[in-house]
This record gives sequence, structure tokens and C-alpha cells, in this order.
Amino acid sequence: MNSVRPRDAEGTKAVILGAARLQFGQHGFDRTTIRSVAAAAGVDPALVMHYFRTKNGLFEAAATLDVQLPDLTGVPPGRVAAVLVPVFVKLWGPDGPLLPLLRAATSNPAARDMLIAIFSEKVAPALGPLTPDRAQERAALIGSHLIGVAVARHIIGLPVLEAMPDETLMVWLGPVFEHYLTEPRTA
Amino acid sequence: MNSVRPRDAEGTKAVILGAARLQFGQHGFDRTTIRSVAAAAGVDPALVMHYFRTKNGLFEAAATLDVQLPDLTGVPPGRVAAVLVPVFVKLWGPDGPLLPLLRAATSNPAARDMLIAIFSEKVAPALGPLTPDRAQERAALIGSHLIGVAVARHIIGLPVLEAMPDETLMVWLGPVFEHYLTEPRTA
DNA sequence: CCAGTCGTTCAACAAGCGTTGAATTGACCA
DNA sequence: TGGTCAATTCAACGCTTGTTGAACGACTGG
Repeated sequence: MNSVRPRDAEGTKAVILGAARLQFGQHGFDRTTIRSVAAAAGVDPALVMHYFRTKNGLFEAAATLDVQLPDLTGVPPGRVAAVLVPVFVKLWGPDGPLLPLLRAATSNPAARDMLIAIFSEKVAPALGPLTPDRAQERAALIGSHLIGVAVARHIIGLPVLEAMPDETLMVWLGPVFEHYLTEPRTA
Repeated sequence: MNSVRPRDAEGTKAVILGAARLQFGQHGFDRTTIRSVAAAAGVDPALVMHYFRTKNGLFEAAATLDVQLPDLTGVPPGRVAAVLVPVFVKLWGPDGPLLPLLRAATSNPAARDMLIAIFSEKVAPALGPLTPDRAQERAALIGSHLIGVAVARHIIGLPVLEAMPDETLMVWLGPVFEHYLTEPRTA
């Protein structure tokens, strides 16, 4: 039944990391225990420590990711949202890499810093060229809206948003993102 | 130094509740311990149990709140955002009652249910009369945007949004909320 | 066939947790 | 003054957690 894997350091390391990603994402940092990760990976808890030294080490390894955003230079403003929304919806989806980070951010400063870094190094630069001014603010508003939708959908589990298909969400968010990217500000 | 309070059940109960609110709000459910709440309240841990029976009981007592939204019937759509945004910004602010609930929602199902209840019993009914259709969806999008801003500002601590004054935030959010409330949907 | 290496497990620790029941303290009334 | 009862504390329990060092066991090169 329980298939005994051959001895393979790199392999088991990957299995542990997979289980850790899953649990950190679903239950957050505190509720995820070394023991539960080890059990899910079919491995002794001490082995987890051996490979990742500490629980924080395991988390950092599990949360390390490279967020790739499409190049948006030259995309007409009216089309930007249509390109952007599907990408972000996937990144923030239940299987995406950002939700675990957000869940952990409640109690883990390292997770907070990682999210801030992703915003200022990836999101803001990607959106900057499309905006007339105040690029940071505009990007932050778009980003925070996406965070909110992700929280409402996947953490709180608000029925209306849980039930809403991605396409419908896109239709709603599209004009708003366009507004945030292009609307001139006087104040 | 450490002022010894007179024996007063109702009083100490309130002190404990205050400490609990503070800690649940700042550190979330898991990181808040009976012992730390008791210490902050200058009281024995057993006393906390005596008054609130269990940690979940303490949390429920600390998280119980009545969110009061202004009556919006008859307010012209263009003015709605101007009325609504300050109220929501305060409710979601660092001293408001909703942030603790959201922090706890990461790991506490009761907190999730409470947030869902607040949405469906308070927010959606308040916004419903202002919308031509799909009231739940429209309210959910506004609510999730506010959640996102709160998370970005007070949980993650995104510098751009932390530094943004409430008035500026209002100017940004106003047109978007108006759009969500009034924009006709064809799809 | 034996030694050594490396993946892996065993067993235990110290600390912190929620929770408990009995003991202690202090205030009030007879 | 002494008794009563509520408010509060003491001391401990059983459990889970992260973490550790030593032991085990399978494969590999000599």
C-alpha cells in the first residue's frame, strides 16, 4: 500500500517541500507542524529538520518563488486589464504561490517582507510604464484589490465570490483596473 | 507600582476582554495565548478560563461586535462613495473591530463565519437598495476591495498604502465604488 | 566481504500550550 | 468579631511543539 520510495535525497527533499507548500498554503504557518508535514511526506520529522535545519528554513524554502509577469509595454490601455486579470487570478488562486505567502504573513514577518518585495520588484515595475504618474499608488490599489478578492474567495470563503467564475470576475475587474491605470489625478 | 485593582468581577472581565481584543487583533488567534492575555491584564491565567470557559469562548467574546452602517436609502449614487468610504476606512482601521476578525480568520473558522455574517447581514443589505441588480456581487466586490486595502495597509504593511492618507484613499476609491454600484452589467 | 558513507529513523528533551480542581484571599453582613 | 461567599490564585495535569544526538540500515567502492 504505502509505496516505499528508494533512497534518494533530492527526491525526498522535493516530496517534503511539496507537502510543506500544500500545508503552509492551506493552514498557514502556525497550524502547519513539522510533524504533519513529515507525516504527509511519509517521512520522519527529524528528516525534515535535517534537510531544512529549522521550521523557518522549511517555510522559506517552500515560499521561495519567482513571480513572472508578462511584458506589458505597448499594450493599449483598454486591453491591459484583459491581459493582466487572468494572470493575477491564477497567481492568487488556490494553487497559486501567493496565497500561502499571504496566509503566513499574518504571523510571519519574513512572509510579509517577501510580499512587499514581490510588489516593489515585480508588480510595480510591470505596471509603471502604463501609467501617466503615481505608478506606485496605482499599482498598490490594483494589487490590494486583487489581494482582497483572494482573501474573500479563498481565506474567508465568501459564497458570492467563491461561486463567481473567473470570467465574470474579469469582466468586473477589467474596467476598474483600466481606471486605476489611466485615470488622471488632480488632487 | 503595579496598582492592585479592587475586587470587581465586571471590571476585571472588561480588562481581560480589552487585552484579548488587542492581542487577537495584533497577533491573530494562534499567537495569542491565554497566558499572555492574562499577563497583560495583570491576572492569573485561570481567571481568564473562569470567566470565558475556553480560549474559543474568549475569542468569541472579544470578537463580538455590532457593525453599524449608515442608512443609504435616498442618497444619490454620486454621493454614496463619499459617505461610505470614511465609514469603512474607520471600521477596517488599525483600531477598528474588523481587522482582528480578519487576522483570526486565517486559522479560526468561527472568525470566518462571523465575517461572512457581517457581510450578508449588514454590508449587502445596506448597499442593496442602491444597486440596479446583482446586489450581492456588487457588494462583495466593494467589500473585497476594502479588505484588500486593509490587508495591504495593516497586515502586510505595504509602504505606499501605509503612507497614503485616508483622504487620498477616498479620492481613489470613490469613483470605483460608484462604478461598482451603478455600472449596468450585460454579460 | 568488509568498511564507510549517507539517507533515514528512534527516542528523548525542554518549553509552551489549554485546561483543571483545590486552595487562598478579601470584602461584606450579622 | 467571626462567618460566608465570591473573586482570585496556586500548582499541576496531559498534550503538542520544535529540536537534538545517537543509532540504524542499505547501498558502493575497494
